[in-house]
Amino acid sequence: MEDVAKRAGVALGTVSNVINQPQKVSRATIDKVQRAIAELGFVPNRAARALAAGTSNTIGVVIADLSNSFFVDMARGAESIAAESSINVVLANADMRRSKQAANLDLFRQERMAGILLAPLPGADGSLLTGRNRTPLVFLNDAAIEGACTVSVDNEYGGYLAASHLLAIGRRRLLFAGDPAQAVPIADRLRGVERAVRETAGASLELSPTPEVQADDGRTLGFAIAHRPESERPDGIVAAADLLALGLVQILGADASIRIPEDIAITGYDNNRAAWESLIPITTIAQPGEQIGAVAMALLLEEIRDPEGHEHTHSVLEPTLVVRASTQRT
Amino acid sequence: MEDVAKRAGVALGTVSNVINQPQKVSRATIDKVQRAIAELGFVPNRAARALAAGTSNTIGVVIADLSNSFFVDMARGAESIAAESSINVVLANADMRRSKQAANLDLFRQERMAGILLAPLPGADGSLLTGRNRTPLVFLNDAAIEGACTVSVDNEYGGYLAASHLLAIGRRRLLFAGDPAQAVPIADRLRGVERAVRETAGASLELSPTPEVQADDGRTLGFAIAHRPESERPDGIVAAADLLALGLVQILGADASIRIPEDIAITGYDNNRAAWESLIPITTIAQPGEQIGAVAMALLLEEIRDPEGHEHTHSVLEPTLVVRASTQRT
DNA sequence: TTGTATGCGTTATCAC
DNA sequence: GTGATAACGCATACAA
Repeated sequence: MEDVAKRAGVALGTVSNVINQPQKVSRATIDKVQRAIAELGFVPNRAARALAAGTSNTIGVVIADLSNSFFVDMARGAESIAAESSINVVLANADMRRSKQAANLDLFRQERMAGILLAPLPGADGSLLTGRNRTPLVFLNDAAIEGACTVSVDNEYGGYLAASHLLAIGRRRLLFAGDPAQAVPIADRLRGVERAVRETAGASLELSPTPEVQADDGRTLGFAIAHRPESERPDGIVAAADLLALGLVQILGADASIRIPEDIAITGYDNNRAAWESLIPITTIAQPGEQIGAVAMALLLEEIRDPEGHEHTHSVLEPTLVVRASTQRT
Repeated sequence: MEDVAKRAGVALGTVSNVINQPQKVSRATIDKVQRAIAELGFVPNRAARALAAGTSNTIGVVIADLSNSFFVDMARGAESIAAESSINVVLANADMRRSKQAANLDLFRQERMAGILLAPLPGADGSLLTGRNRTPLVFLNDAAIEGACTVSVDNEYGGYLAASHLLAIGRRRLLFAGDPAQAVPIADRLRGVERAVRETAGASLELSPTPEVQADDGRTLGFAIAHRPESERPDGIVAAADLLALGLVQILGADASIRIPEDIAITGYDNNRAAWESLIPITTIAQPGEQIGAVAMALLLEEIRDPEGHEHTHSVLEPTLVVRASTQRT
């Protein structure tokens, strides 16, 4: 920067002003300085800036698993809000490993990021808000944390939405596919399903735990259901995840004696690609991934701007129902 | 850090040594200092370190599109190599936008990253190696760049692999699904297919350009093929991408007069989830995503360690064939 | 509006 | 092995 100043024939502080507060500098000087910057191929040093200013203007996002497009959506939503304030966003992938999650948090704190967004691994707690370094931090997709803002989705309501849809199209013998003991969100979804069933006279619910929520588990369950006598089959299935639903649809849809959705209607969860790329597109519950990121970034920016007056908020967003051919003939 | 020094009753420089070169400090002092660090909850300031040392020890990865798991694989491979040298990795998503790609590159250069890995948008050229700031940069998944290391995959060979496999199982009337004019990698794959066909007596090749390479395009083409008289159908199809193959399999597999793979064998490309979650799992060409990232990171580290002696390398990796039910009955 | 001086937290180079 | 001290490149008063 000193070279630029010399080259432009101005003082060092003036160059700094041209970059950060152009309105306080005359047109002519701005031009001179910018020409010098271009000629010298000058690249400002953010490390120095962060040091001098005490804080950087970039925000770090730590993601539990980048292979999961749900998290990528959150990152995108966060970026779009940050961009409005011309704040930069960098990502770090914990890759489902607790140690990497901790390392990435450390890294961002050491870099003196303006703030951190964390989509944590399952089982996160307040201990992640550790140490004397109080970099503002907002949790994504996790509700049970005190001492920080959180943004999450209402899984109970999602389950309720799915079941209500099936009930609304006349289904009464529902089946929930997925193991509530496997993950908290699945248990929440089941609770929502149960609530919807309770509210409807004559409706029943069967629980079919599956080892995982992959397509293979869906296929296995699909075969089991197809082999039942027709009278004992459910007429509506809420799958805890889209892949599970995909497996079910693949098997049940291929069975000559079963029509989807007339005989069995099926809903998934997550609005994965798998849901709409299926031969029979699958009705699903869409999680507002981008919205989570956007809301979280908004909260974070608020906290950054007013660290004292800031009050921690626990924001819970609602998922939405996306109706497709697996429940409704178009 | 000054506080830590005072608290531990040592000089500031000693604290720095404890952190960076423990071997130059006595056991007793190390213990004292580390206790002070813990008690004060001290978090080192990387901005200051980068400023003083002139370079950071983190590497930035700019990714064209994080929604594409291929790129995520590259990032994972890069991280695994970097971790061996305890070098940090942060990501930035260009989200398919040229402006964001440029902004992210700027950001990393301004942060004085030790190096940059770039998985560029289509149409990248040497202009991305701009300016006076020579942060080492390696291109991922792009071969046609001078003045930097590149790591890419041999798409021609991938096409050759796919077609050779079909020819090896006795297919002679091949069809290539995908538009070579849409993207360079697709054109490369087609070239490989053509080469394999040329090498085999009695083999013919038909080209069916599709608007995109999505599942929908595959379904459309699938219907068209199903409607042909049986004698005019291909007996082997090389799809330019897995989703395209998925759509083809969905339609052709559902046609009562067509058996997969007996009548028509189908290969995809990329080894997407879609390929193995299909009802009929799809034979595909797997791109070595993690390997690309790993090789690129290794090249980058080499360039960082010896900027002078470094010679730019253009590394071309080979994809592999993954045989599944869409070409071979198990 | 422009120029000058000080400090940000570390590293690195010296003496001790 | 340890302790002072000068950069590092920039922001930010403050003075001109």
